[in-house]
Amino acid sequence: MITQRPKGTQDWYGEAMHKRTVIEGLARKLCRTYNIKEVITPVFEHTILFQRSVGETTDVVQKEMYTFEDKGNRSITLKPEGTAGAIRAYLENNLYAAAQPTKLFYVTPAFRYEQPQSGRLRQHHQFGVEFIGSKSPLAEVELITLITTFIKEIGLKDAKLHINSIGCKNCRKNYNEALNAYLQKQEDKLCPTCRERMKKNPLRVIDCKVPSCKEIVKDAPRTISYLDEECREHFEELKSLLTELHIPFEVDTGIVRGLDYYTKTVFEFVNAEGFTLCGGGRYDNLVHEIEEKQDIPSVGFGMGIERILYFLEKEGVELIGEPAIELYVGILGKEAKARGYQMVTTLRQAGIVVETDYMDRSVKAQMKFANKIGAKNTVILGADELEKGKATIKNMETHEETLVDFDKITEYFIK
RNA sequence: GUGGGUAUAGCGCAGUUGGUUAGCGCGCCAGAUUGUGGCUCUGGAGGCCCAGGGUUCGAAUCCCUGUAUCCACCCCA
Repeated sequence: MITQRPKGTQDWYGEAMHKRTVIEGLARKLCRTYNIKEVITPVFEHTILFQRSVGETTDVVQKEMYTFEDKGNRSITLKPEGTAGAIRAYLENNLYAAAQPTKLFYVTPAFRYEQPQSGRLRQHHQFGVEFIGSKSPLAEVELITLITTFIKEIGLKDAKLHINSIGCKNCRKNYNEALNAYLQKQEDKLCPTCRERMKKNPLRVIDCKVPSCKEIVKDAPRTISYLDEECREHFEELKSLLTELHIPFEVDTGIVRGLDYYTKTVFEFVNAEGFTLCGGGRYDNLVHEIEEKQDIPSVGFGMGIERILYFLEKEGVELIGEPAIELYVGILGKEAKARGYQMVTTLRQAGIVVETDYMDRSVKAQMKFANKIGAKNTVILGADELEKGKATIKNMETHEETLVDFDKITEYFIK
């Protein structure tokens, strides 16, 4: 038990760890070209932040949060998503005082108490971007472009962009009325939770899991039919921008998203199997929900790192491997140890990837080891070599052997 | 929350209708004329057969309970 990790968690090591650094490396590289700055916020926040932003009526807040009380009787929650913390940091540190818009990205763990299965964990990791301060659909387009580029550069294919508009507060009022009118006709067939939802947040009924509710929801009115003029225009502009930029998309009126803060645009990138690789949307009222302040229109998305890994695996995509070990320096005998290790250090300082013996193994065992770790070249340093100031470098692939002066070994590899 | 599968060596798996010393492959360690890997051969280490209870002369094997893990639905990342 003591050596067993908690359910739904994962240890990162070896190949997966390396792939993750490649993924994060690409994310950082791309963000640099978009002038998006990295931000790291705490792993936990005050519970109320998520209640206010993600929303009291969401599944995430109602049953999936890791909430506990700290020793000062504060209610603390491990972040279930990345946006709330990033926006909190934006507000707390007055980032709105700088030239706007503000573009932030993060790579963060996120925690949700759920039943684990393939591609779904209790601790997962997200690469996310928040584009804060622009009400233009170009902000959506920017994020979508970034995601498209990311997917292409990492080597994935077949992620389809699905978009929808769920309108603003204004539209929501009309929509809720229409939805409630529809639901009321069959209210007795809804589950108790949904009847409660009808009062507080009818939109949540749309993604209820109870079969009888799903049946009713199937023919329920859709948000897209209740957009006001501004929201409709916004959506139209977004669609025409995407079209002009040759970014393929599909309008999916079923996308509602599980977080309450979304307004207007919501989008998802979905692969052929219907798995969501990444999702996001506009949240023009989130700042107001967190703090009684003026609204700051913003857009964001979160992309699951484990999901990317999963898709890479499924599609058989090979990422760039770890740098090979250029040279294995075998050290033989006590007398050679310090001088041999000195050479290892010198070579490493020159930027060459070097490994050596820490086990006092025989020459044979050292060669075996060098072979196992995939060293491209080997050299053995013993009494003979130290005396002559020369050693034989062996290419492990071609078996070629070259006698090289000690002071020329670095050059041999740098050439 | 609902429903399936799995649990035996570090890893991947066998294990007949219950039968006494629990196997195979890979990996690991060592050796095959003593300072040179891969291939081959030989040897070796390594198991409370998930846990607890029950049936039986006898359980890895049958029954019950629990736990873990994987997967599906749903939702998501």
